[in-house]
Amino acid sequence: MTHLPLTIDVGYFFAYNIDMTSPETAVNLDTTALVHSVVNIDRSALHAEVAARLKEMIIEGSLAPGARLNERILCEELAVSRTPLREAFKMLAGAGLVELLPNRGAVVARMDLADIESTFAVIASLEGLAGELAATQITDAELAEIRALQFDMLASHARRDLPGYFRANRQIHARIGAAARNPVLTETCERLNTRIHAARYRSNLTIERWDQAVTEHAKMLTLLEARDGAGLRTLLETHLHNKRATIVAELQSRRDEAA
Amino acid sequence: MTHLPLTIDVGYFFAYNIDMTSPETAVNLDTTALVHSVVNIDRSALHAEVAARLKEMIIEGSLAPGARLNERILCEELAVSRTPLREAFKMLAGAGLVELLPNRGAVVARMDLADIESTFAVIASLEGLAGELAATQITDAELAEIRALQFDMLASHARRDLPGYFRANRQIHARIGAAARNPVLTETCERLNTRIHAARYRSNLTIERWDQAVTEHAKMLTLLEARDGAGLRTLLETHLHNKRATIVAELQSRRDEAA
DNA sequence: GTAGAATATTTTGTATGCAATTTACTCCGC
DNA sequence: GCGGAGTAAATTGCATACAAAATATTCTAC
Repeated sequence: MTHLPLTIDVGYFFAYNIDMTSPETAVNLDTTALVHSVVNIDRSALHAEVAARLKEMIIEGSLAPGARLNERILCEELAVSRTPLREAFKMLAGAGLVELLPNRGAVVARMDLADIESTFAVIASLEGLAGELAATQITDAELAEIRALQFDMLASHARRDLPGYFRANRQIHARIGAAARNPVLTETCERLNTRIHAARYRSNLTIERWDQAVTEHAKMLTLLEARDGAGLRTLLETHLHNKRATIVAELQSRRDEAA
Repeated sequence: MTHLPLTIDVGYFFAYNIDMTSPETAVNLDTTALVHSVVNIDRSALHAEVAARLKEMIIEGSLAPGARLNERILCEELAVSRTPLREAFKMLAGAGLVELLPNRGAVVARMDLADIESTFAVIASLEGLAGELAATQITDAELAEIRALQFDMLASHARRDLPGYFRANRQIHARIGAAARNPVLTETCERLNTRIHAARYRSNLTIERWDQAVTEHAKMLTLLEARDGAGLRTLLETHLHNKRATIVAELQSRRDEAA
């Protein structure tokens, strides 16, 4: 029987965790009373935990796009009853990760090529905006941190360490987003990026594209240091445009292979 | 692409239920029969209908920001049991209209001044993008329809008919959005605009601002006709920026009044 | 053997019941 | 009168029960 993980990473979508400032919650997270605290935590936020777990499964890929979410099976796997599971479905539907079919349950949301392109167009615009805002507001400390992450990224690139590269890459974009000081912007970007990831479309980098991306990141840093908002916006839009092109090409070649 | 069934037309049932002004109607509305008719009408989507109705109540204002959503009371008002009601809460939480407090139920989401500003910054960017895309893709037929709506708007403006003006205004923006041919963009804009409306921040137009807005709309049409994407983008960003300034000023004056 | 109807099973949707938590209230002390 | 402990009520959260719909299966006719 599978048990839910202890960590409450409800995610950034739901306001649920915003108010989790109460001391009781913190106390319950003490690892000494492991087994007991699972029950205690679960009782007040099972639906949120289930939602977080399902989201994880969707992004990680164990629930593929289009897969039906059978209530009985998932109840058994997650060891919860149908009520919190169904509530979790609704939460994820609101986040766009799950599609609700009347009288036919829930399926993992699917995206076709057009959806991917649409999504990337929006992300590009929003990340461009984030860059523009960040350039005028970023502190020296934040800039220094991004500079450090840039070196991490260069190191991963030199070692051909793709996971490490993606990690640094993601962090750099997150830091730029944070420097934009616009939580709605951050939330919207994350929402859309999550959907892209859930759709399991990742850029399968060629060496050339990888090199190009690293060069683009170097330019980003230069523009940030120069506080050149307009320039950074353009660069980020181009950067995302290129990323989109990479993924679309990958998808089309995959489709051609299948045919 | 995933679509939330949140925009489902609630139909006659709820309206019927809400204004039971006449005694005969009240007699006919015996509870069991009511529940039964609900079941017969649409048993498969009660949670979606409840969500739609709640969304309506939130936007319309009968559920104010910060208001607690008491399950028992809402169950009685909507004549449903707690299960679909609670599922509706979760859907609205995913859409950002409702905040879930662990063990303390749900409240209508609140936005402070900073949230409003953040949201408008994102909307401005997205509407700018929509304009840019629309300018290059709009058909003559779509353009003609927008031209007609522009005249509707001018008529409402001349008559000082504010609701009519807002209606035409909203339609014009929607048409531009549609011409952008990007469903994710449309959905994201709608989501954010809904949140603004739910927060009950509407621009309380001065005559000057109203005149200015109408002028801006005239320019929009010109730029659309000229297929000037970059120009339309800039104009729309300015347009939204002005709208934001109007609302923020309104809010601050309201706050000063209160103090 | 196949198409289609009839039936059985599974699955979803909603209502209800019970436990845990939160909130309201009472009563006591000062 | 006011604040706080203790208790009662209300409210939330989850599990279960039952009804309707969808799906799978069997059976019949050809």
